[in-house]
Order: sequence, then structure tokens, then C-alpha cells
Amino acid sequence: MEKQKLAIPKGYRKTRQREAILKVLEQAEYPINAEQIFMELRNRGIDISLSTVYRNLEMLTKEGLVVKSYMMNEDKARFALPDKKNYLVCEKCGKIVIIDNCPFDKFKEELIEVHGFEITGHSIEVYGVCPECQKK
Amino acid sequence: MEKQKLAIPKGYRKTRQREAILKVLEQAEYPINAEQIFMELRNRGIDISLSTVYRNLEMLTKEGLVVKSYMMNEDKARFALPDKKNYLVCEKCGKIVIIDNCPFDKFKEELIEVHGFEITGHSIEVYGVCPECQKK
DNA sequence: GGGCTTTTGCAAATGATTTGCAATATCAGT
DNA sequence: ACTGATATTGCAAATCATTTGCAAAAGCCC
Repeated sequence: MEKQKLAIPKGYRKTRQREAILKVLEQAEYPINAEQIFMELRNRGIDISLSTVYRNLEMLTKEGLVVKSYMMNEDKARFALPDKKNYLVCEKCGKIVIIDNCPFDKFKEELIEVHGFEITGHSIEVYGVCPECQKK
Repeated sequence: MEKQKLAIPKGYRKTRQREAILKVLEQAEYPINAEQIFMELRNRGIDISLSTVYRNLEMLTKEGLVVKSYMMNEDKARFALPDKKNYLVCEKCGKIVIIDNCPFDKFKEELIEVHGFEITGHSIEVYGVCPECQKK
């Protein structure tokens, strides 16, 4: 199984800004917010406006290339590629750890059976205290 | 196991508005937003202001009596008692169905083992198409 | 019942996100 | 490569959910 190369959806134009946003999201280790993406792009010397960041995130989310989520006690949305949508958050230090091999898949069948839904996606957020903070 | 009667946390006062908000949340079938709570209270003849609703939701969330969540494509927060925090959402009609006996519990151990986190809470949101909408 | 403190309502402030519009960039067809 | 048609961008202004300041009202401990 090859890692799927991220491509701009059919019908949309390939712009410098759009590609740069996708690259930032590819390189991000966990979900980040619009402002962070904007600043990172500025740091990288990409000339872009915050509204362009928002507009692209909206489009990418609608197209399913990006997943939007909200974290407890935060008022802004975060964005990430789908493989980073399930994560653990440390309540003490805020550290975020991605959950790989999401356990949810094993329960898809059970949920389908019980509720009759045809499942298209999910998002899981787990709160807790990370090993480092437990020591303190 | 008795159903735990909802009580206002120690140190807070028992006010008409606060109790009414809790009652609305108890009777809600799934997570609802601040505006909906506000309107429902007004319908019930409870005189309350929207900011009081927000202030109480904030306090109740902080105290853990209420869980805040965001739904895909929605810009406002929703609130629910903890037993209604995991749900299925139909992408077509918007129907929300609570997941009882959350499968997540079975994976808590696995997550603890793999990541070393001490887990305190979680929230699961699943998207799909409900049985009725599948027929159409 | 009084006084101390929390809570409320209102209006104004905040802050993330969205939008209108004119300028610019992309891309398909030539 | 050139050009026109259309998507995209940047900027500033607008939105809209949520928060906050403040004075009045309500709860609660003694």
C-alpha cells in the first residue's frame, strides 16, 4: 500500500497558496488551526492572506481532503489530513498524540448492525494525562 | 445501578435558571446548542438571558456535568449530558442517534497500553447515512 | 433577616470566520 | 505561447457565536 499523494481535487485550480497549505498540513504532526497555518506559511516566505487560508480549508474540508475538529476548551477549529483526525490530548501540557490503527474500525460492524447506519466517517478525541505529566 | 440524579455542584448556588438549563439538557435526546436551550427555556416560560445560558454551560462543562462538542459543518457548540456525548449523525437528514454502550470502553486498555496516557474522557462522533435516508 | 457573595440581564466588546469586490492568476482551447 | 472565461486572491468590512463589564437582584450562611 503506497502513501496516497495529495492532489488538488478535480475542477479546482492549482495555486501556489493552495499547494502550500496542503504541504503544511502534510507536514503537521497533529491538527492545527487556521492562524497557525497562516503563520507557518508566512514563515516559509509564502505570501498569503488569512482569508485565503480559510477559503481553502473550507474547500478542502468539503472535498474530504481535510478534517476539521475542535478541541476541548478551544474556540477555534483545527484542521488535519484524515490520518491525523483521531488523537489523544494531554490535559496538563496539551500534548497531542495521534492514534494510529484506530480501534474504531473494529467497531464499525457493530455500529452498522445496531443502528443500521451506513458509516462514512468518524472522529475520536480522547482526553487524559500523558506519561510525562503523570510523573509530575 | 441507579440513574444518578443531576445536582448542582458544591459551591454554586441553586438558581431557577441553572436548574432549568439542567432540566432541558436532561430531557434533550442529543446534543443541542446554546440558542436552542435558550429558546426552549423561553418556550417553557422561563425568563432567562442568553448570556446566562452561556455562563452556566461554561460552568457546567468545567465541572464535568456537561460535555461540549462541535458537529461537522456547524459553527456553534453543542452541549449534552455525558451519556449523550457519543453519537451518529446522518449526513443527509441530520438525524442524530446516541451510541449507547460505547465501544470505546473496550479500547481504553489498548490505548493506555500503547500510549501510556491516563485516560479521563473521550468523545466520538460518527458520520454516515441513516436507514431511512439509505432507502431514498 | 441581614449581609456577603454569587448570579443575572443588558448592552457592548471580542474574536474567529465569512464575504463583497476589484485585481490577478490559472487553464483550456486555439 | 496567446487569450478569453472563470476561479482565486487580498483587503477591508461584515457576521455571528460567545464573552465580558457593571449595576441590580437573588441565594445562602449565620
